[in-house]
Amino acid sequence: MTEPSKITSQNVPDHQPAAGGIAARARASVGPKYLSGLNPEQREAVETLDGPVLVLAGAGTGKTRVLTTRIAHILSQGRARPAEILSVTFTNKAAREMKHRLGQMLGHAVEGMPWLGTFHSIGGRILRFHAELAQLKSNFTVLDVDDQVRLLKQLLQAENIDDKRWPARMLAGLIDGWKNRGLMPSQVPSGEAAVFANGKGGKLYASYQERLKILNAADFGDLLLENIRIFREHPDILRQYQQRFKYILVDEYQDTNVAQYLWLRLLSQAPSQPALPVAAAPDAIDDPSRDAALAAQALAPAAARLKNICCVGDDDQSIYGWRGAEVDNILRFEHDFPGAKVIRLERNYRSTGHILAAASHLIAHNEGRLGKTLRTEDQDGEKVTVTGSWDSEEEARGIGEEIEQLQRQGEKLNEIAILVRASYQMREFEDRFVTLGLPYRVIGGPRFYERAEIRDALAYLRVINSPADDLAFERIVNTPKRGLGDATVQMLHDHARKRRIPLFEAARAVVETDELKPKARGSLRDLVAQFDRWRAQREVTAHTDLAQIVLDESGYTEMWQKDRSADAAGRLENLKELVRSMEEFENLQGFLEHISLVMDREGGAEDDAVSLMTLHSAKGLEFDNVFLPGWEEGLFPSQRTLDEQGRAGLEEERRLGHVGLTRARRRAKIYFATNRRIHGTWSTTIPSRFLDELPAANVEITESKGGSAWGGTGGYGASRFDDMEAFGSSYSTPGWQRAQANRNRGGGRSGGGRGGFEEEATTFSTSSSSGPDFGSFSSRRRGPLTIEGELVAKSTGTTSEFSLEDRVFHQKFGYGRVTKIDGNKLTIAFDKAGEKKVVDSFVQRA
DNA sequence: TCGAGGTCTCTTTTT
DNA sequence: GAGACCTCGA
Repeated sequence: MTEPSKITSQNVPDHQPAAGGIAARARASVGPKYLSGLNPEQREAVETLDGPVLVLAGAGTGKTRVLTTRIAHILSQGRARPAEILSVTFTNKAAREMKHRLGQMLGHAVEGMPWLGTFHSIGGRILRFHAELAQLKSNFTVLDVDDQVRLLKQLLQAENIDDKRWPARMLAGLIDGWKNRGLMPSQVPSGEAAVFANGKGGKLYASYQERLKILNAADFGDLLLENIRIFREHPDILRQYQQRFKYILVDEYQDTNVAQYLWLRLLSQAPSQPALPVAAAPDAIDDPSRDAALAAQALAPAAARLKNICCVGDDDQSIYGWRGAEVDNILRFEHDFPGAKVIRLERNYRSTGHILAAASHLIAHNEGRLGKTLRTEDQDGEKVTVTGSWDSEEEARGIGEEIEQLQRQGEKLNEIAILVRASYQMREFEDRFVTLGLPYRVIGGPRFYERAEIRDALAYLRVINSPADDLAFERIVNTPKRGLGDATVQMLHDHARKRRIPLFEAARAVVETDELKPKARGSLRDLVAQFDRWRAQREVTAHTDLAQIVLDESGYTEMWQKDRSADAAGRLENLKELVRSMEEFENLQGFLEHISLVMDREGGAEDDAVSLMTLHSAKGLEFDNVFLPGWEEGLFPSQRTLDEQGRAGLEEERRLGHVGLTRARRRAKIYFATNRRIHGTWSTTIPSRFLDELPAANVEITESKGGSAWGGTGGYGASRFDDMEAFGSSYSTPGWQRAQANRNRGGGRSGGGRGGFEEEATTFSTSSSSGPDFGSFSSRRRGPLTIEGELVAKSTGTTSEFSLEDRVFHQKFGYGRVTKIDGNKLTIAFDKAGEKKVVDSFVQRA
């Protein structure tokens, strides 16, 4: 961690050449080694060092390379020292990648890039230096969503608000949204504040902020919002940072929200400016639009001198609108930063011709774009494939087989990725891969520190570090069980509130009284004594040892050792990993500061394994082979996005598809299933409209390879596409056309009022009572099954046609005997393959 | 106070 | 189908 004093220290290097001097230009024209290999646009983006620059970098055009080379260029030209460059990314992954590449380019110089990180980690860092200006101590805790929700729940209870009707999670979302837009409680438009709990929303936001201060805690949004407040209220501090950061680089600019925009905007003004007039924000803004919000934020006039800010982004890859990102920020860059130079990178170095054409064609359906035309000099390669499957299980099976085939052809599993829209899609693949023995890793997923055992362990450490952290104390006061239940905690709360002290101090006081039953009193006293001891030990014990001691002495480790459940061993392993990971930090404080912001799960990258992740977390990655399952209406594009965001949501979904396709270097394989299990029940789905938007010339329809389980040659997949030779602007099977017709008629039928497709997926879903009997179903098995609802029902509620002990045959597992029936799911003891659970439609009577 | 067992809801994406 | 939440009996 850099010391606070370093912020103002300005040890300017003594060899700083004049900006743009002849010598510098001469050097540049010959070009240092790191510039070689850049194309002209990239080179321009690297070498245009003065003034605002917007680099519109399409997928695979060398965005990260430009950013890192630009930093290298600034450093080697002596324009700034490493600590004078502010370089922000959105994800830790991106920050790490940049550090890594810089390290390769520059050797040891990365050590000194203290201001390369995510918006939140840098905001958090700045906030720690000035914590007292936000009524916090520098060891404040960063709350995650879980803590946030628990805290809000308490507030709702205190206000006697029914948290069934007004869920804490919803309020958390609202507050987060306000913070993303840079709004303090007093600035929330009154109309918006009123939507929650009959007008209490604004008040709750205010009291939530108050509680945070008392708890010595900040949430993610605060990390930037408090920065902005401090910058506004203390122009001298702002000026320090403006002076310090000679160059600002922003990655993924299209994903910035209003708060991030304001933050950047403040920092990017030239330091010589006299202190900005700090306009008092009005108490309420009635128009929630961006312009009004920004106007009320009293931005410096557009003519303010701006310094060297370089934003890199791609409007076609803006996929975080739901999180408050404003594509508008990038669309308006030239307006916001007058005199900005805009450089387009359109030469794609990643994908083959067909893939790029498919992606470009798809994204061309969006209206709000700056417009770029990606081109490649690569060969056309293989066409993008579209494969229909009967259901999501067949889809997983088919993909599994294709992967095995690729593996046989010598493809590395590391070069294979499956990108899903929603994380619940992953399970089916995991199940399949476990069956196949195919190594895979899930990227993203629940973060390491979000696991219960990690959060528990952290809670112990948080209480040691920050005794006012009531949320942490509450979490572990009865974990492991100490006989301190709700009643005791409630009592502590009353005490704490009355005397305005933290829960921990309340506990200390209460054990001196006889308000508690002897048993509870005894264990609470022990707990308080333990924490006192651990805090004392902290001074003399290494933090990793301390953590181990705490886990052991508290009985937490023992709790899991005694646990007989299957995942207990894994949890103990995670705890060990946690202690190990602490070694990277100097002390407990430093560890806790970073854990919530910087720690994400890595590991296993050396092993050859298939990557499984959401489309969102795939951004910035690339693979030779990309599988894109689940291209169905409702799932992708997501119904919820459509409902909530309408047309803008649809465009964002389309961008997500564009992101997915452009991850692929050589093969992109799209899938859709006709039936998908959602919440445990089967629903019928129709293919995604995005499939229609792919250019016929670059796409090939293939047959599902997993369809063999249907018996008969060719299986279902072949028949599905029998009539599809002419793949054009629409499919030609009767079912597809019917679906299209259904989609198009009845606009305005639903409350959403946007087109008629909103209810499509549910319209087709089959209730258990209307399911066909399997006799008629199997008789149709070879016919051209369509996607009409009445033909495809296969719901869990249907009683199976099989009986216990029936002898059955399964295409893949061979012969077996039914041992258990649960709806349409059979447990079958196969003669060769052992016991498996299968859906009854996949087996036949032997 | 605790655990078992039942009911209910919810499922997008993440710093 | 899982996980959160609630109720009830010990």
